[in-house]
Amino acid sequence: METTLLEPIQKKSLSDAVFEQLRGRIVDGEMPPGTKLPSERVLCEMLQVNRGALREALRRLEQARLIRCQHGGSTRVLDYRTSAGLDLLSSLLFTSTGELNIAVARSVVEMRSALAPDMARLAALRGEPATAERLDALMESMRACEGDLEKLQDIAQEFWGELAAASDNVAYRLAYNTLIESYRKFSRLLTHVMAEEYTSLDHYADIADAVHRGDGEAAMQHARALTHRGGEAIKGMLDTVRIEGQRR
Amino acid sequence: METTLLEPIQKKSLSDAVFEQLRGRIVDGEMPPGTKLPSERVLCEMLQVNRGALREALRRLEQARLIRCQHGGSTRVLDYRTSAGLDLLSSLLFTSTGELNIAVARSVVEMRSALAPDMARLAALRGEPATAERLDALMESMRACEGDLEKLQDIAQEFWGELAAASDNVAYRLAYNTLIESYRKFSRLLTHVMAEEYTSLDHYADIADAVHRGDGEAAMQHARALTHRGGEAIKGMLDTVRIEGQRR
DNA sequence: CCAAGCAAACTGGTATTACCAGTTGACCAC
DNA sequence: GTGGTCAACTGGTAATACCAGTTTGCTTGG
Repeated sequence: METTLLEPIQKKSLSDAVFEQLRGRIVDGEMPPGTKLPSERVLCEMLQVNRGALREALRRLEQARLIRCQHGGSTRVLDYRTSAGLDLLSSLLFTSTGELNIAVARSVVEMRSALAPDMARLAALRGEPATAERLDALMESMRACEGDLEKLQDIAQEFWGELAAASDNVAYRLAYNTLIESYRKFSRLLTHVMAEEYTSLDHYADIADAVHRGDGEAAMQHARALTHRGGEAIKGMLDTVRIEGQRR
Repeated sequence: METTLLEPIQKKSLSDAVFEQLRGRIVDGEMPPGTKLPSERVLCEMLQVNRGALREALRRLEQARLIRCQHGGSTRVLDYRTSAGLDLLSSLLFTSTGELNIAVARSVVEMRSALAPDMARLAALRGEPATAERLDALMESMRACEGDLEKLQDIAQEFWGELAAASDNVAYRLAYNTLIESYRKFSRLLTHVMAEEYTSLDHYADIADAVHRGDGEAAMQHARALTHRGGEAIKGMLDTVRIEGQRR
């Protein structure tokens, strides 16, 4: 058993802190869409930071389409549900109290289930021989894990990353990056829930084989079967939480 | 026929201009991953802007994960293919010369084809009665278009937006926002190419009907049939471009 | 010789101040 | 009502100084 490695401490700049605080207030609904933010000078006073740091944060909020600034006018909060992009996803995963938002986690898994089959299909159709080789190498690593679930998880993620890269579809690659960022935040919490998926080595092998043969349909079918498992597991968990919630 | 409406002139701030220029250099490959950016003081000099404006742009680039800044150290360019999120997609659609990048457009359409069926499925399973009502209203509007392709396009987008909202899946909603932002940029250029999709009113009606009945599988099947058409059209166009490219 | 240590000379981060440039709304002619 | 003007907001730009890490390379003690 490995010892817990020391983790580098995360140092956040002032603008990071301001950005995160404001983003939190917005997505938590404390500042509903249409709310006018106080003027920059006033915000500086309230947050006890200089205007430069505040403005850097505001620019980032604007880019994330959480707010809209208007020269001379006022800064307003937007409705992130209809304006923000997928990159916001990972910041919705945990509530302000630090608890995992299962509904968001379910969203991530569902989206993965929708994308993965087509990623596998395109990888089979467009992938180069080197792709299949790398998938084989990953398969070998997975077989060598011998039940080490966390290690399996990591390699499985690499496996999907390889498929995303081979799909020759920028949208899939970028979406993969965003999804994985979210996925990593909670996958460790659900390692045992999703275990059935990670240990289905045959399915991974089937996908790799289909990529070898350039058989898009087969790759898609096997990917669908694989992600379906994780999806069902999350679904079951959500139902459990829902029932517990009703009991209160 | 409507007259061309006056469009509000777009005014970009300094930091916008700096952000766009640097982003362009990075995604165009002029500054490959690992490149060290000049120091902030030097960049100010080169771009002829004050440091505050420059830093606002750098913060945005950092949030988009195109660069990484390190206090005391240097600022480096990252590989956007493996680090950026889906929000970058729309900025990849057009080359620096202003031409549409067909491969990126194809990616957008492919991803839509992968997501739409599941969005429709979940909307049917989780949507409320009001959802179906709104879809019906949109159907009526579409029937009233009488061959006005651009109008049909707009309503079709609303139709999908309604499904995304009803799917009760934040990831889908956010991804929809991002995809639509890209889609809008080129859909007008391809109105005639995708015409077959927009004019398939029966398929839209089938989806709306399936949502009424709460029949997820049917909604998925019809959505698949619908987006398949647009996908094939783009695919055909890409092949055309490819052949033309070979002729040179 | 070499490695530990130290001190400039970088780098990005924070702070302050002033002023420029749009927006808003009240008020006032016409 | 229409248009104009002005004062008081708002955000945008600018210049400057200094704080805080990192890198570099020379110095120094072994």
